[in-house]
Amino acid sequence: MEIEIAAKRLAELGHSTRLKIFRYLVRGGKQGVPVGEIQAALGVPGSTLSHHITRLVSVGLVMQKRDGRTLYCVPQYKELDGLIAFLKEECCINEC
Amino acid sequence: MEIEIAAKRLAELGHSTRLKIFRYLVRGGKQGVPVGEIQAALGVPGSTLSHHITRLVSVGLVMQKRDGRTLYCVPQYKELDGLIAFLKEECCINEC
DNA sequence: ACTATATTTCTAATATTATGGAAATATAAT
DNA sequence: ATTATATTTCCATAATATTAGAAATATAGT
Repeated sequence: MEIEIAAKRLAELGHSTRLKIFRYLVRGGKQGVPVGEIQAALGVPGSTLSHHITRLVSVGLVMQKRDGRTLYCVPQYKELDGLIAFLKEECCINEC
Repeated sequence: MEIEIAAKRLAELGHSTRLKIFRYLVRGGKQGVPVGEIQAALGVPGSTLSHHITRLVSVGLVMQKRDGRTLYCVPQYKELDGLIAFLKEECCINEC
């Protein structure tokens, strides 16, 4: 992974609310979680939540798919795995 | 690792210049790298570099030790390893 | 004491991000 | 058509981060 992309993804995960959102999605499994469920679980106002989800989507860590009125957020495991691999390969030489 | 601490560390790594600094330090090994060497290698103005290093230090990813006029920056491998472990444990359930 | 080197702190300007209410959009149900 | 539900977009405000020149500090050498 390019360092610029890695930095962007790290930055998006580097916000407490977004990290909680992402963790909630991961725990929810690959079928995805409705925005409304995240909102209820984390207690974040809709517009704020939407903003954070948009940012996670913008760096490819989350995808969205609509089913009727409900928008499901799906965590992109592969992208996170790539990010972890980047950290290990680029930043753990010699020690980790 | 607490999620708030993880988020802070991710945020600090989530800046292209800081990620480059950290990577450079990791590659330099555990004896540490002088600030001036980082400056020469990355071409960042001193005050800007100092600011970014301070931030990495503030979240425990880097430590500094002085030897005469030279300040060595030492990457904290253990902290990064903990961060990677957090990502794997908290955010890779089910898939990664 | 003086000069040179290494690095930080101060300062101020600019840019980006975060927050949440209100209005808008999209879909579904009656 | 109307109403209800789900979510976003718009907007303004406040907060935080980035940048780098200039001045300050710390240490070493002469």
